Amino acid sequence: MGTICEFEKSTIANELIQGMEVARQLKFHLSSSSTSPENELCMLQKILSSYDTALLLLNWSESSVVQPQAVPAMVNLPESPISTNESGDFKDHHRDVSNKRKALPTWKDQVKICSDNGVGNSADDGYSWRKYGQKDILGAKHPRSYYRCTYKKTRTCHATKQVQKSDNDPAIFEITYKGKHTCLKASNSVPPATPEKQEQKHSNHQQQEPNDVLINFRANLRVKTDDFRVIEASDSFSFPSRVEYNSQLSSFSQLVNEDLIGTFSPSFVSPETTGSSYFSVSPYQMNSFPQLSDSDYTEIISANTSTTNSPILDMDFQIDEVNLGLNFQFDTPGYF
DNA sequence: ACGATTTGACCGAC
DNA sequence: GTCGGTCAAATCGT
Repeated sequence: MGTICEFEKSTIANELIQGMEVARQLKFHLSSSSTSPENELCMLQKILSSYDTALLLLNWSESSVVQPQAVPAMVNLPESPISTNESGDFKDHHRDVSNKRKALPTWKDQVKICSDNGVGNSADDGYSWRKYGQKDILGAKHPRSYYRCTYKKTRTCHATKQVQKSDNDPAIFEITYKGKHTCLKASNSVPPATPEKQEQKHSNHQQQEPNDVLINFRANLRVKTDDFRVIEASDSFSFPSRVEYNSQLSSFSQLVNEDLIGTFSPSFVSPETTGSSYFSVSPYQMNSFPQLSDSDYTEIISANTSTTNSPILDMDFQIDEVNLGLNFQFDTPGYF
């Protein structure tokens, strides 16, 4: 507990440095007043993301060793059901269907889709989901979509999630995760040389190793100043995901959200739901969804699309960079 | 052909 | 009886 490996130290330092760098750029741009509000927001978002990621890493470092309760306000990651109303063992929840539903750990996310290039997959949680139902919910304006893990059968993974468009803000999707993924452990035990037929199809872009999930998540949080320059040129930038905590750690985010972002664009401030993590995706990406239906949006939310313009790619590269530099191994015991 | 999605039907909880 | 969640056949997409 409380131990931070060199990799994380480096990553945290990078995040803080990036935050400072972008802050400087923002200061310059503000003083020159030559940029659009979108660019200013973009920079603010980068600063936020850098600090959030750094804080997140600190948080994980403290909680990664056995005692999740030591950090009361951990981020509600898809694989971190800390807001569950149940505690402890999830292993037997698939035996009794009726009891299973009650026993499943449940936690919620709110995801804001405001993507630029139509591939706003920053909300991607790193898992592969298959839609198995959709229902109109009483009192709700939008239907609720039901997803289960693609590997429910092949790996007996009973993780499910429900995606529903928010009544208040059509750009926000409320995602309820139920059950913990067990497919990841199974995936480690499956020899890559003899993958199942189905898994072959997904192997390139869907199912991910546990480490990849973490990398993915961090990737979505990360901001690179190199990217930033490209972004300004191409105007096709996808904001990295932003995670807000309802803890003291979120003070920076809250400060910026309330004092800065709100002055630029009220729509950028999320209607926070207590206890929910909140992902935001670039508003620019919305341009490429001219006429999407509810189901289209929920599809975007649920799809695990590692397309070429995914920020994940940048992140993989960066992780590799760090990985090589520090000779870090993700399977180091105790890292997670 | 195969996997993913859609959608009406079914079932359990309340 | 109503509602939410899941199933499974039909359909769609690649």
